[in-house]
Amino acid sequence: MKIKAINGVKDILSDEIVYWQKIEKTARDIFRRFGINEIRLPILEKTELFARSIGEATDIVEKEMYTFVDKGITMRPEITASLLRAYVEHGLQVRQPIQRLFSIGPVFRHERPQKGRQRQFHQVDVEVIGAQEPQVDAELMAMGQMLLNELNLDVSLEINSLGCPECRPDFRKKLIAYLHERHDSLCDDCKRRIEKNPLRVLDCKQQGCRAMVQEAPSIVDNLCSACEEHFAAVRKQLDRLEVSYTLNRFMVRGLDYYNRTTFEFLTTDLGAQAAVAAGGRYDGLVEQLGGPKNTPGIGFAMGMERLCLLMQQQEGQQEEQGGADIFIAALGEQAIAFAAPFVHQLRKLGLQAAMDYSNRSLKAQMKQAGRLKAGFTLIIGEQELEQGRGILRNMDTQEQNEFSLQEGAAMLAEVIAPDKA
RNA sequence: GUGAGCGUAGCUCAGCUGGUGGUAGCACCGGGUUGUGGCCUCGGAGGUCGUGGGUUCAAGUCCCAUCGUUCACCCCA
Repeated sequence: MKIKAINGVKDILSDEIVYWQKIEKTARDIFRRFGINEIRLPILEKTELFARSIGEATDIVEKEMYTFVDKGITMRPEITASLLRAYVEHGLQVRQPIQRLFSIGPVFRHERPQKGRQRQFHQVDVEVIGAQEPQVDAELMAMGQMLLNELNLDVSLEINSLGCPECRPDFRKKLIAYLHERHDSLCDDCKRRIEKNPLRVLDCKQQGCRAMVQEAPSIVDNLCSACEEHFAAVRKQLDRLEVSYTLNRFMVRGLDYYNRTTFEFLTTDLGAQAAVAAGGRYDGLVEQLGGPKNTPGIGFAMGMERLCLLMQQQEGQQEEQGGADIFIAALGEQAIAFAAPFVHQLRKLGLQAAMDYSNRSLKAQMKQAGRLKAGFTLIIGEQELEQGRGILRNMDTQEQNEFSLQEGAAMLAEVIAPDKA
C-alpha cells in the first residue's frame, strides 16, 4: 500500500512553482511600494485566540479547525488573528502608531475539498493596524487591485459596509423581523440562518431566497451616521484613485470581527469559488485581543491556490522555468573526473551548470541537456581531454566551436554568459 | 456533515449488449547516427484494471460494500 498525501492537501511540483514565485515576487514588490513590512508568524496558536477573534459560533471555529484538544493548540485557520496577537504581544504600536504588515503562509481548515478549496491552503495576508481613515480602506483596495492587475488577472471588486456595534444590532432586528414574515418562502438553510446568522441569508444562492432578499432591508441603508459617512468617504476615495467597484448590498462575512467596510475581489472562472481575495475593517478586534483601546484595523487575504488556478486559466498565461546555462557532457571516466571540478567552478562563478556522472552515451547526455534547456553544451570526450579542447555547442543555433580547456571556467563563463560572470 | 460523478501504466485516456488489458498518446530507456538534443523512425520497460465480497462457465465491464478522488451544497481565500 503506497502512502499518499492526505485528503485536501497538495504537493506543489516544480513546474507549478513558477506561479507561486511570481505571486510572491509581485506581492513583495507591491508591498514595498506601499511600505508594508513582512512579519513571520507561527502556524500553531492557542485555540482561544481563534475562538475569541473569529467568533465561537462561526463555522470555522465550530467545526473546521485542526485542534490538538489535549494541548489547547490549533493550526491557524487564518492569519489575521495571529498577526494581531503578535502586534499586541510586542506592543508594536509604540514603535510606529500605524503598523502596515504582511505575512505569507499556510492556513488550515477542515472543509470538504473542491475546486479552489483545500484543507491546507496558502494566503497572502495584509493588515494595516492603527488607522481609521476611510482613505486607508480605499488605499488597501487600490493596492489589491494593483497587485491582481500586475498578475494579469481579470477580477472585479465588490464592496459593502457591515455597520458597527452602534447600528448593526438595530439592522439585525429589522432584518430578522422581515425574514420571519417570509419564513415560509425561505430555503431550509436560510430558515436555520434566521437566528444564527441572519445576514447570511442575504448572500444565499437559492433562487427563491435571492428574489426575496431584493426587497429586504439592506445594511447600507441602515448605517449610523458615522458609518455612513465613513462608507461614503471610502467610495469617494475609490473614485479618486480610479478603482472601479460595484456595491454589493448583500455581501456579508463569515468571521465575526468584521465591521464597516468589507470587500471581495471576485472571478467567475473558478466555479463555486468566486473570491480570490477578501477582507475588511475590524475596528475593535485589537482591543478585544488585549491590545490598546480603540485601535482600528483593516486587512485582507488572498488565496494563493486560487490565484495560481486563475493564472493558469486566464489567457493561458504560462510561466517558463529558466534553463541551465551550460551542460557538460563528459564521455569516459577521465573526462567525468575532469568535468566535475569544472562544473563546480562554473557554479561558484554564478552559473547554472549541470553534468551527468553515469557515463551515458553522448546522445543520452545531449538529450538531457535539451531537457534542462541548457543554452550551451560543452562536450569533453577522451580525445578532447587529451588535446585539452572541448567542443562548445550553442544549443539554439547548433553552432559548435572548440574551447581550450586550459582557459578555465572563468573564461568559459565569460563566453557563454557574460552578464552573469 | 449532505448529494452526485469518477477510480484501467508516472500522466491523459480507449475498452460497445460481460468473452485473453491497449502497436493508444505524452513522458521514460535504448537503437537508427562506431561521439551530437529538439523533428522523424524502430524497439524496450512499465499494470495484482483502487480494495474486498457477490452473480456467472467467464467480470475492467453487472451487483454490494469499502477506501480514495472530483465537483457541488454548507462555509469560505
